[in-house]
Amino acid sequence: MAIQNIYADIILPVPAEGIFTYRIPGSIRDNIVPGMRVIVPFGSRKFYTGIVRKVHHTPPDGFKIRDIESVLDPLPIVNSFQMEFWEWISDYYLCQQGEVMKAALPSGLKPESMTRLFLIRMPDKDVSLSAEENRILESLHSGMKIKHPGKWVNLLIQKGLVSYEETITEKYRPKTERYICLNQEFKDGKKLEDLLNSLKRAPKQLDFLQTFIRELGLAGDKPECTGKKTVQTFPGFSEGILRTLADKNILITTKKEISRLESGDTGSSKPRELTPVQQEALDSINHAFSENKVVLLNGVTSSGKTEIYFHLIRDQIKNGKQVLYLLPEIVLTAQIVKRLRSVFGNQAGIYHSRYSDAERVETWYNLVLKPEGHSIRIILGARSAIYLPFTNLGLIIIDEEHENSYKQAEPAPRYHARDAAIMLASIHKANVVLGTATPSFESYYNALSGKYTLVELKERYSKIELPEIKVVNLREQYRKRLMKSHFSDQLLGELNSTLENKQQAILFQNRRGFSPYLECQSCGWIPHCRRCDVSLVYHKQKNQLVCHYCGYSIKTPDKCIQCNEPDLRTRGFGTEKIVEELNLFFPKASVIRFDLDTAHSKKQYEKIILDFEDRKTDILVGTQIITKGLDFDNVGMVGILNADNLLNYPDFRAYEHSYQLLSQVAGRAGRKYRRGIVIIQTSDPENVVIRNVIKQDFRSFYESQITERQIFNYPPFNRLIIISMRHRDFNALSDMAGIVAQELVKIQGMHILGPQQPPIGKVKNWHIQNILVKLPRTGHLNIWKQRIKTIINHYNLYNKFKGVQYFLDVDPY
DNA sequence: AGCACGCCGACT
DNA sequence: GTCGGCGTGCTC
Repeated sequence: MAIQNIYADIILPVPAEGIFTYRIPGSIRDNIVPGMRVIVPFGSRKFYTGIVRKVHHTPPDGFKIRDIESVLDPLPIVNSFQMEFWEWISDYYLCQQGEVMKAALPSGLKPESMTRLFLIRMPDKDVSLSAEENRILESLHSGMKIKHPGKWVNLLIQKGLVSYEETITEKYRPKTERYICLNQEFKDGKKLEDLLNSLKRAPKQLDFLQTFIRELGLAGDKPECTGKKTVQTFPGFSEGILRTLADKNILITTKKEISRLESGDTGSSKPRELTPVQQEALDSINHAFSENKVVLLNGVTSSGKTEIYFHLIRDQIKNGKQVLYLLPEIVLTAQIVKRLRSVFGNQAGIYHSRYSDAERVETWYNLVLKPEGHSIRIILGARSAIYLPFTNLGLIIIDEEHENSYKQAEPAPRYHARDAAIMLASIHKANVVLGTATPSFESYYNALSGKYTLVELKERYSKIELPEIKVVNLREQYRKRLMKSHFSDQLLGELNSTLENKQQAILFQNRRGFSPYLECQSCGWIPHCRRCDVSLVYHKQKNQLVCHYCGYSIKTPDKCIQCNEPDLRTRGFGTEKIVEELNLFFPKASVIRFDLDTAHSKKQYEKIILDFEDRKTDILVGTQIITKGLDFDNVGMVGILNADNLLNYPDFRAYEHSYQLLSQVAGRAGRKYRRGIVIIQTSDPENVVIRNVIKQDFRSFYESQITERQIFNYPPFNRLIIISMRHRDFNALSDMAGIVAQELVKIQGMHILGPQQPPIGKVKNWHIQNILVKLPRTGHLNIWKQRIKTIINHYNLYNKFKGVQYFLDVDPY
């Protein structure tokens, strides 16, 4: 019988369209099943890791077929739930499966080939080479590494002087530790005695060996072993003695693979008892689960949502299920992981982008292999944790579900982790809890319409009072000349008495740096970035003007570049300026700035928090970063320096976001001991957002806004897609954007806004035009999406529009 | 993405 | 004249 060729469809981690078919060579054909990783050649030179999607016998047609180079795994590392999930993401968010794969696998699991150049021979004397060629040969000769692509290298390869080799190495290496054991022979009492006698003339060795035996004991049938770290603590240890004893074959050293995943906590504590109110909420959640409904748990800050999660998790684990616990920010995981570990021990795993790649790989393998006794059952993670190889999910918790950092904007896949997680849950037939104090309109709408079940917690845990919120009218303050710089007299007064009471304060200003821009007082000139459509931000410490989009920076000029007058003034204010002024008003207080600039690394971040917890800091001046669920005991007041720039943000979600942000910030005030005070400075005190934040009335705020959303076809009533196009040539770009928009307008039922320049209309010399598409919620979403793509692709073929790049952002935030 | 090929401006 | 910048197309 003729041997039939077998083929495999492979997903490759490149943004190229489609899935690629390779032949499976005879030598490995019995070993390949979907979900395994393979190494394949792709393009002219490189090798990539691919995932086998399907194995079949259909010979492909129309292109030369290449062979799979090798198989990496004995078992699939991507399961069928994940395959289904990847497919959904690429369909829904309009991206390639390769892009999903790229996002899904930790990079340690997807090695790529590296080109290694080597010298074949030095050139003959009569051959003349360019200086560049000689330089390359010289470097290779002395063993230096050269990046491969480049015209000169190619010439040298043609001339036969240089050759290359594609090498691929697994990036992941298990961690090992030296282990030291007593040679088994000496378990026998007689032999041990002989040994000890024979060492009499080497007292140091004898001494150390006796310690070793005493510490580890000789009971039991396992070889007595321990890690090198332990041995080093024994008295009388030295490298020399250890080496001698090993050379004599008395002690045997081996390398042993050890886990990088933290463990240690056995998980002996129990979750805290629930209050009657919490218990009632838990019962409602369980009831909703029995009807397979998603639960929106709307609980005010400090109402004890986390405790409820813990009880839900415990129940799932009892039933042998896995739990995914999503948080919007990596920084939040540290606080919760401690509590999780104390209850669930090393059944709890962590997964987020700050976690090292090797640790991520080990978490992945742990879920695939489910090692006896150390199997992870709960994953606490940021959005990328949705991609882990779960086999048996029972529950997904999405905490702070309204947070916009759940949405990935760049690069593709531009997915929303909350929505994707709900899809993932339905693939696993798992339950979902969305937790928040200030729901997203989408989720709240679903809850009110009965698609989700709404469970509310209106009471703060242990009866801490909600803070008192006072509004300061900035306009009036300026008119009456009561403002000192950016501070009203009320704010300064409260700040003063807070400090006098030995309490701490948090001030919120949603802008980092010193001030947003400089302006010439004579001619009005404002320094702008040359390559981007933004003004340069003044950073005082560095004495630089910096573009926050492309990083372009210049030294702060001392004269206006346009009119030469030395009258440049700072406009607006950021956290840096606030801190400087507070130091003048309160010279004795310790003031710390808390934003991306000062808390860039995890360490810096933790130091700021710890210092504040330890009350080394009196006033914390921060951006959004302070809203992220931090709980402090001693915050007497919170001040919002200017709510206006939140409210005036040009976006249909501006009010929704303002409400969320303001009430989250307010929630930081007055925790344990007394009622806190919140001061909001605004020139629009009657604003509906402000009015409802004061009352802490989300429901009535939602109702004030929702009609407008409906009238103007915005979410939650419609779906949005942003078509973002970019090109170097502004005219070609706006022509194409205009034509595409005109075509889209013709489609029944679709609403089009634009094309328009986004707030930042040019980045790195690329002009940008966006078209906002509003689609009905009902009907076949994919048909609409395909029509949009067809139209753009059609015009993209026109010669003058060829260079226009575009991408689609589904459900933008 | 990464790489090759092919077309135009600014220089020894 | 050549060099190298970037726009364009292709990868099983």
